[in-house]
Amino acid sequence: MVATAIDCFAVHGYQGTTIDMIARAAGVTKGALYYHFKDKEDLLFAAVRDRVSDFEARVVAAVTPVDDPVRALRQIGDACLFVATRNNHRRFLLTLMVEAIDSNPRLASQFREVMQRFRTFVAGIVRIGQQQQVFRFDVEPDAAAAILVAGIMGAEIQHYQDSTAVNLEDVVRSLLEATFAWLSARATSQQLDGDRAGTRSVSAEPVAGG
Amino acid sequence: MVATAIDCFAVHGYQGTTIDMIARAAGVTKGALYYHFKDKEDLLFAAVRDRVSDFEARVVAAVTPVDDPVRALRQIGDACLFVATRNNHRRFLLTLMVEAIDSNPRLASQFREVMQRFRTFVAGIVRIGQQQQVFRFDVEPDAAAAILVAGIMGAEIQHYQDSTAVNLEDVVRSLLEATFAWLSARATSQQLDGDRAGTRSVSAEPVAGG
Amino acid sequence: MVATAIDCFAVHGYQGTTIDMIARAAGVTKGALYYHFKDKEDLLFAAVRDRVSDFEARVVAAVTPVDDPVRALRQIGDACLFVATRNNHRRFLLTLMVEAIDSNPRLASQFREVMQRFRTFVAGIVRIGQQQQVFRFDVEPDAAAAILVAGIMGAEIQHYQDSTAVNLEDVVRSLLEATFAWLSARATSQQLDGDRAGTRSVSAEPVAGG
Amino acid sequence: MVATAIDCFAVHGYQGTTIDMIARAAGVTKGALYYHFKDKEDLLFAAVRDRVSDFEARVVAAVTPVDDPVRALRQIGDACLFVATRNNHRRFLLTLMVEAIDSNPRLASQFREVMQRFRTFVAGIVRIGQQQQVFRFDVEPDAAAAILVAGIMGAEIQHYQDSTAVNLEDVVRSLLEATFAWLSARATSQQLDGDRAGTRSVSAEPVAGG
DNA sequence: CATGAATGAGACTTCATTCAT
DNA sequence: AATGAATGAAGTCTCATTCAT
Repeated sequence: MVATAIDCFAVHGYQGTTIDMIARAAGVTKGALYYHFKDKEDLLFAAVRDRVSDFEARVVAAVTPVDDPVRALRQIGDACLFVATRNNHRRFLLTLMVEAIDSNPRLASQFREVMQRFRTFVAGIVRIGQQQQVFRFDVEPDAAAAILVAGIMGAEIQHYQDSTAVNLEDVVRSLLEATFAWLSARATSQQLDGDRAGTRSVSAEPVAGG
Repeated sequence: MVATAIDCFAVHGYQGTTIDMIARAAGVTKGALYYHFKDKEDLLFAAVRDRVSDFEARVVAAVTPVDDPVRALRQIGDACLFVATRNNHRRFLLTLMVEAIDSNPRLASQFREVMQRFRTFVAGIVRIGQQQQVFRFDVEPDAAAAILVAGIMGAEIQHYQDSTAVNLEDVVRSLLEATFAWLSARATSQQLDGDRAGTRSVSAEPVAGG
Repeated sequence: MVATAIDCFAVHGYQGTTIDMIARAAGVTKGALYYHFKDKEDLLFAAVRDRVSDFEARVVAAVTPVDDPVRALRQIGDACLFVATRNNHRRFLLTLMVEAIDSNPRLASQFREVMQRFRTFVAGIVRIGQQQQVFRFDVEPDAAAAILVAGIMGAEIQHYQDSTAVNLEDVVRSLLEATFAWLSARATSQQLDGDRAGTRSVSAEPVAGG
Repeated sequence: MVATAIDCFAVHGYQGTTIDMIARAAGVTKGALYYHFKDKEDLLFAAVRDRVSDFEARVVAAVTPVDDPVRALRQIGDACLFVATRNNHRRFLLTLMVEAIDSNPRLASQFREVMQRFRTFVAGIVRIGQQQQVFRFDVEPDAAAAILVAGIMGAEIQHYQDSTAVNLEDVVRSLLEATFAWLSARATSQQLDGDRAGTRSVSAEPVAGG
């Protein structure tokens, strides 16, 4: 029943999904749904809870232990790939996340925390890489995590939108390559450009000069 | 009237916005709306048309001429930043893009084309960089474009969701740095890892070894 | 179980009470209720039967034997007071009585008989008082009973509605005083005013002249 | 539309009346009702407002000026009679009053005030009678008002319940007679019995002895 | 051009009732 | 004797849309 709801919400969004739709797809009556869930929103929260914990468990399971940060980040990418292509459940989260921003404060807050946790988790791996001297020190782990998480998110959405034009696997791989390239660029001979907000990242000027 | 509609759609989505809402916010009656637009969908398409052409015009204007690809990509980032933070109009596009995927084939098709055009445009700049020998050759321009566009998109969504935790400007800058780092890494001494889907991107092994 | 039903019906009325409500309040499941009662109406009738016989038994018990009609009427007042303030059971009857008038013919008929019996019973006591020459003869016992019963009923409702503003005990006492005053007014020197409907009641002109 | 609602509510109560019922009876669609009233409760409040002010206006109009208190009280009785028998509008108030007690605090509060005003108004007339020395002084005006209002209320309900057995006109007349008898009883030679709650009313012992 | 009233399909939700266990 | 799950009819309310003025 929750699984059916997830599928419906993933495709049609919360407002676009009717209770009738879910009931029919699940092969039960509306009354049965209301026996188990207080209302439509209750069902939504149950679905979100279910998918969020599944996603987080899967990501955490993919990288244990973090002895090799590079491999760990690749494994996170694989986990996202798996979740995103296996079924509609990752799309469910993204769709609802966008829809909830202003229409459901409580849900929006939950999603904020999910993203926060994900970013923090990725940043932690980057930090380990720095401690192992695999990654350079003058890039904020948070900044690296931000571009990875943002890239994956944006790639997924484009993939759902146009799966023939956007190969999710390719984009995630490229994203990792770029991030690794950034994190491994030799810190010597680089001049800082005026970065303001907490990033110690170096400018790309050497690129043009390289 | 279209402007008001854009604001409403941006915040509440298409299904979450009622004709009443738009009419009231615009200070007119529902009848007036129906005098100018056939139906709700017609209003939506007018709004989308308006915002898409504004966005594309702004991006194109930002980079003319493309004599310096690095600067051009930075300028695209700035244009996106400007559009994303100036008002709700970019969020409008992203919100509707997600919502339309399965609920409005015609609109979804328009959005696919918009994204396609954007990716192609960015890829074109990368290609120019390669021709100028500013960027290495063994990275597909499409792949570089993909991670830039995906990263910007994902960063925007997270920014709309949690503007205190995600500084859009920082993420876009980091994203550009990473992409430049990737595009400028020396192509020598790199071994390809098993890339399948049209990417000539190099592996990150040198990273681990760096 | 019936007791719980009475409490619920008394406060929320028949339509306002749900089977769930009763079941939860009684600490049983809905299935258990349906094992003992055919349907909601069956439960209602059981509750009404229970309370009606309790009320009537209590009133009859209060006045036996009717050697002193004045005291008997006072005792009826006391019995009503007791029932009305002891628990919600009298309110139950009044609430349902009003609700049933047009929505449940069978129940309405039962209530009509209850009220009829009550009025007849009170009228009987008044008649005894007349036979004992304690009360004057030119007042219909039915008329005296009618005002007593009506007054008690109206006072109760106002008491349930606003227990701080309407002291039921005071109103009932006043009502008895007024009735006694009416029944004991000397029949001499009184002119009948145009009474139509079976009442031999005297005019109040002596009042104005008093 | 409000008029139709009043009729429906009067007969079936609030919960027993459906929006469909009112719409059909009024010859409009449900949508039309919802165009003019926010929800069912809004319609109810409009109906109550309408009937309460009509009732109060009618009562006040009936007694102006209060030069003769006896006649004034009779006129109030006539006004109640008129309202109660002319249409369902008085029954509407009584039915809703009972139903609202615990199910609609705001409405219940309004009804409490209506009854309070009515009692106060009647008490005022009694007080004038005392000042004119038409009524005895040792009866609280409030107590006299209480039995009149209670009696009228109770009589009405019984009348709606069983119009063949309870002649409203007769009961109201009897009620007035009894009240006048009480208010005009000579205050001499009467002994107080232990009355507690603010009533200076005399006992009826002389009755038994009369 | 614009409005206010109205419509009707369809959404969410409740609740008396049934039934296999 | 009792339960938990399920049903389906019916209720309240929303909203895109129409139309006479």
